[in-house]
Amino acid sequence: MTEYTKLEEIRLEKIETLREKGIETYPTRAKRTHTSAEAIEAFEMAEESASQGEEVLATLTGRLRSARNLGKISFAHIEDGAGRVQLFFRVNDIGKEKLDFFAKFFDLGDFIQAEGTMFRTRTGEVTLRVSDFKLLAKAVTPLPAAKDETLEDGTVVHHAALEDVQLRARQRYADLAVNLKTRETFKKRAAITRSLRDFLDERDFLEVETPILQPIYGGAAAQPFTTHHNQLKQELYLRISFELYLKRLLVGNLERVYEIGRDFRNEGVSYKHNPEFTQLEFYWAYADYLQVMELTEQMVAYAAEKATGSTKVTYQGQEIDFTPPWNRLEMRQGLLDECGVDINECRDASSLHAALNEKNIEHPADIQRGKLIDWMVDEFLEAKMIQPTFLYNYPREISPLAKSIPGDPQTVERFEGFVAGMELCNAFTELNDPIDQEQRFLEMGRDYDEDDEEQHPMDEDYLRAMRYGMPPNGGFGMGVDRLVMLLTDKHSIREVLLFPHLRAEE
RNA sequence: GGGCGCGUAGCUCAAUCCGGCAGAGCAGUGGCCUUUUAAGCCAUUGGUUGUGAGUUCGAGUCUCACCGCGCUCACCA
Repeated sequence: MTEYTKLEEIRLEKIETLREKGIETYPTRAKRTHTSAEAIEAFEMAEESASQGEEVLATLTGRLRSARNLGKISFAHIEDGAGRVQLFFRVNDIGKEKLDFFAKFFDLGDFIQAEGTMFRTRTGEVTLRVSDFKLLAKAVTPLPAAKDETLEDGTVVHHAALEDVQLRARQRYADLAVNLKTRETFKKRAAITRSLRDFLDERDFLEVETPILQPIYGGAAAQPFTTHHNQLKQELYLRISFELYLKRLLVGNLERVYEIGRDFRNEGVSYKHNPEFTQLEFYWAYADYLQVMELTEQMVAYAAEKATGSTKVTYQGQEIDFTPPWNRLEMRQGLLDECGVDINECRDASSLHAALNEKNIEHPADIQRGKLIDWMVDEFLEAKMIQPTFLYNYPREISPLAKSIPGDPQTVERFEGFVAGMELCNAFTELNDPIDQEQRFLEMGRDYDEDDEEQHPMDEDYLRAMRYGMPPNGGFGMGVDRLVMLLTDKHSIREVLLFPHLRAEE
């Protein structure tokens, strides 16, 4: 049984009293003629027009956010999807009984429908002079923040607003109801994903949906979630990437495909990692990673423009300029500049370990060359890439699905995009040679056997698809949540997820 | 998983350093108030101080364990 607080019990008693009076506390239907913004605009238009003084009749609906009962009159603010508007109740207009009904039985957080005529108060605020009103839905639990102050310049200051990060995430409904900024964040998020779709649709990319439940996971080096199909008695994995399915579509002559959807990785949770996250991947036949690079900077700049109105944004106090072209940094050159080690001169793990030792650089021992280079990027380069930067040309060992640079079999045509010291996206010229791909799977299986629990499973069906012939192509993946973080100036991924993963309560 | 920090009324926070009656504002309740807007004024309700144990005459405060959250490191294509 639900245990109620005293504040809730008082409201439940009000509900009981209203029902005894025959007043419906959750009526089925509502009516409105204007949103708050439309009503205010209509009144201002009427004020300015030649037919000045013409009455603007309106029926408004919304949530009660403040109430000031002054005896024989009351003022209140309601909030709807378009903003706020003030209501004015006067005993002369509605009589004592109705005024008392409002003052006694309406609480902050309740939904109300009110009709009347728009006017301007002595202090100049456009307000609805209420002639009749009714309860639309009673709130039992008080909203966590009750009062806001609107300053002269129009900014709204929240007093005693809901700020507790945990509570805001667990009870996102309350956070959204009370914090305008939270609603704005998620509207921006929608604008960002819409802009990404628009950008790709305009360029003839086809949006597709591929399986989330997969018999074999792949396309990334990550631990999967496992699940089970009861009737088929089949072990299944939640996908860790879309890559292998999307590339099957290139075999099927779909030349440009993309998917925006959820990936699941059974790994650590942090300010930039959630167990499920939104990924954008696209594959582009007859393109290579350099073309993908250009498309990427245009696409992200487009999203920034659509979401924030500019390609320059402020992130955690520093200005980030997404305007193309972005910085380009070759991995070998970047590492050579930062730590004096030339990875091209160190073609195996032991020579690279030796070179690092020679420079007195402490580094993890006993790991293979590719992983060591990855470590060097983390150590020397990642945090320095604040402005959007493409780091390109990666070691083959950590890129089993990317194609080598002609004439340099140990290096692949791959880049990652970094912004604010955070990895945003990952792309490469895709490997389309089925013989080479099979070899890579075998190599990965061996490598991971040796020093990792992350097996890279062989996907026989994917190889069968590739054997039918796959056009040369460039592929791309981006963490959409991270892009949203950058464009909404949020330090934590939890702030851009409506319902981030949290431990179970109690 | 490691380190550091936080958890007090529905919400925001005091009291913790140096143990001594657990407080304020808002919200709520009762009253006054016909242009307010964080309305105001008078009165008033509301607490297992995250949970459990310990030290002590006495614990919100000190100690330990646990739970949750945050930051950070590790992990993470």
